Amino acid sequence: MAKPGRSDASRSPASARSRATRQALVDAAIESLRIDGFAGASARAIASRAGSNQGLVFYHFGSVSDLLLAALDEVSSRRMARYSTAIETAASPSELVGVAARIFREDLDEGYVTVLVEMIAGATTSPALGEAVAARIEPWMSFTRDALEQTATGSPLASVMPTEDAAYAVVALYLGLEMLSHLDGDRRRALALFDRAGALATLFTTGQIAPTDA
Amino acid sequence: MAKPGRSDASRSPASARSRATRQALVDAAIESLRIDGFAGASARAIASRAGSNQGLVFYHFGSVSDLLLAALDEVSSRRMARYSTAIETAASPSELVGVAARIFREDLDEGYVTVLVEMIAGATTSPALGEAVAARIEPWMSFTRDALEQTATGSPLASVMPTEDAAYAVVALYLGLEMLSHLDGDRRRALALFDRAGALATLFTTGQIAPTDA
Amino acid sequence: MAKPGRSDASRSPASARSRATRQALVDAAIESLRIDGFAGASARAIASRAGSNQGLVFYHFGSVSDLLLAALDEVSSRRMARYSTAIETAASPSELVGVAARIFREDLDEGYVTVLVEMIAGATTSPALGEAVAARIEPWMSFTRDALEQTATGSPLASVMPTEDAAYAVVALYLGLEMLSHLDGDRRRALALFDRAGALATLFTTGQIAPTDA
Amino acid sequence: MAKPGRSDASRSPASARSRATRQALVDAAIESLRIDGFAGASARAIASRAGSNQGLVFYHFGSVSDLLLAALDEVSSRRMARYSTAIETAASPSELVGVAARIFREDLDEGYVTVLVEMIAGATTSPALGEAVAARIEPWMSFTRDALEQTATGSPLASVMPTEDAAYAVVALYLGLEMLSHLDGDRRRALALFDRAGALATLFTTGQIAPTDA
DNA sequence: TATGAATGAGCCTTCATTCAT
DNA sequence: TATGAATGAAGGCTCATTCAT
Repeated sequence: MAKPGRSDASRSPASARSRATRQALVDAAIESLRIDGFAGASARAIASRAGSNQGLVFYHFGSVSDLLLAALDEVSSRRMARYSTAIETAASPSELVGVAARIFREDLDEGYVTVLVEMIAGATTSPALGEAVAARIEPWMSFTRDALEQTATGSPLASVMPTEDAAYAVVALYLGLEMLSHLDGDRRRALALFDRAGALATLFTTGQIAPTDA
Repeated sequence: MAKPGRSDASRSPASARSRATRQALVDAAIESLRIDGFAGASARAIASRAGSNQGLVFYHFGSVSDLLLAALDEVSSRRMARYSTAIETAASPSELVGVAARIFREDLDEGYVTVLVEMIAGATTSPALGEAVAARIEPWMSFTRDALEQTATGSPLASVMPTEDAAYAVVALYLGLEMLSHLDGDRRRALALFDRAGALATLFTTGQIAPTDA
Repeated sequence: MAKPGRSDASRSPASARSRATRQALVDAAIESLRIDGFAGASARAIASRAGSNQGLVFYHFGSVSDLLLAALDEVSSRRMARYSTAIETAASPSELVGVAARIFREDLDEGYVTVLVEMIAGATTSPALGEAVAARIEPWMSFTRDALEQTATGSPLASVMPTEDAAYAVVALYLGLEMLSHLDGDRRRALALFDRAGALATLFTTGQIAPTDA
Repeated sequence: MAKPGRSDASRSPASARSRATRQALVDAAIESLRIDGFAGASARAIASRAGSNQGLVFYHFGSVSDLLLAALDEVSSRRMARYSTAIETAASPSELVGVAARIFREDLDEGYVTVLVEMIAGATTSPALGEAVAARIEPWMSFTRDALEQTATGSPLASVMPTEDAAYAVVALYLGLEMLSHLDGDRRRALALFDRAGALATLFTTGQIAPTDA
């Protein structure tokens, strides 16, 4: 077996090539999920896309599922880093929505959320995979809750909709919007929503609107 | 060849057995999508679940994809009928949310939305399938828009968020909530959201909340 | 079972429709052999081409093989009639070659020999079919021998090459030319050969050539 | 993917086993074509005959068609080598006929031409296969033309029948004789023809016969 | 007579995975 | 580490044939 796992720290140059292979496979897995979907992300397809041997999938990751989970990890860490820095500048809810809109556009362009969606939907195939995927979604829920808390504290909405629940809704909406956009190949409708949400956020924070008046 | 098609739905004694087989396959396809997901909904698996010969999948539907689309159609028509009657009684937004909550619970119980989600995610595999699925999602968008229009007319929110956009968001949210609930096997978080939404709807319609006051 | 076989002679009008179906299937079988080859001449393909039900293949002919043999019979009788009248006018060997050239062109155009070739090659699949096909080729051998005898009697060649053997060669050549023409989609090379053969026949009969002189 | 191809034929110890498998499959394909014909040469049948896994057909050759073409290549190269050396000794037309007779007997015994015939007839199934087969027949045409040219130069026949055309006829005759012999399981009639042809060739070259005298 | 539904075996091909090198 | 060969199961789909109506 001698699965590499966390590589021997001693001679790193020896594992330089190994790391490159791993990375190539992970990248190829992301591409496969994005383009061919979960059902099309076979060891053959991924290895071929990575330009490497099919056996390496199993040497490095043990199984196709584990490679796909590694791909999910990669996407998560890439986007988590990006989101974190992007959000730092957002002080108000409306700014937060603006940031979210920009990030969502990136996600659509790069297909990051597609990977998530495919993995979540594909996880129906096996309970074990389901658990593993669920564990990888949780950090996003926490992140979203924190982001909401950070900007929405003191808002009247917070009293009616706890950030815990709001985060759940936001993540769900994010996933759903990706699905719909991806399905009809038209991102405008989803992006337009962010504009509307931005307007709404402004209204609520500035109190410019008094619903009863209307 | 000689695909039977779905001709003369009313009386055609000759095809009584045929209709039973078709229905069994469609039902089994729904079950397969629900339980095993798109990647697990193979002709073999479906036929075995239906207790019928695998070749009948192709005799009656021509291809696995077409059977899965028929399953999607079945789910759509079943739910559309249910939704339509359920919504008739909903006059106010908060009532609408209440109806939605009840229906969503049913959808989760019966796995109807899972079928949708699996088909949407699975459609990534082939563009042709994608188009077919997209065409079957559209009616839901229209239905949702109509429902929103029917109850939200005159609401101040309508001026900021056109029903067209709101419907897109609602459908996306619905799909996303199903994904998350299904993933972690816990529907409470999603159902709790509907309670929150109900409270929010009440607030906005009655004007009991003045954001600036908080 | 109630296989029709040789139809009941009593009420012929009752079997008018039946005969039409049989004929349509036979014609479709010929087309299938011609266009899709033996391996592509399935019950489904033939019935679909005939616009009739797949089960009728078995009702009328018992098996696909038997339908194909019926197709071979049809081709044989059609061509035998044609050949017989065509040959009547041929008195000399060179005229015979001329007639053969004309007929060969027809055969290529209509694909008659393709049917023969496909059946002979396809008969490798089963010994039983092989025998049946062989029995249907024999008449052609006799016909060819008779034709050669009729025109070549007294020829010096006849002393060196008995018509029995010559007929075998002629039939073989005919089949081989069809195969090659069909394969490269170019009939000119085969047709050119008949011209050469005509010239040769003239030479031999008129004695215009004295090999030793050359 | 990773099709092995037929790279480095000389020394590649790594693929010793691979070459053995490939060869076993090719040999089995030849046998299948010979015994069961094109329609019976399925991946299953071939692999079973070779004693290897069915998947290896696709691993090594990509498709059944490509394996069958490889079988055709194998037969071609084997026979081309044999023919070439056999023909070297043939100086006169009658000697050439003698050589051809010996070789034809071998071909019948070993079933080599059956493979050709089955592939040509089977190629009707798909145009792509047809082209590939046609390309593999062409060398035989050239070879035959060269052989005729080599021995028949200066013959009076050459003036009436160019070697190009004669070669076409000879190949066609060869294929046709194989078909007929194979069909009725009797090679004597075909072999007898070669005797007749030998006698004819002698007559023409020695001028012992004067057609007009008869 | 004819239809259409059903059956079970077989088709080609790809799957995840293992193993020897 | 990596390669390529091998395995056995499963994939979608078509086959010849039978049967009930």
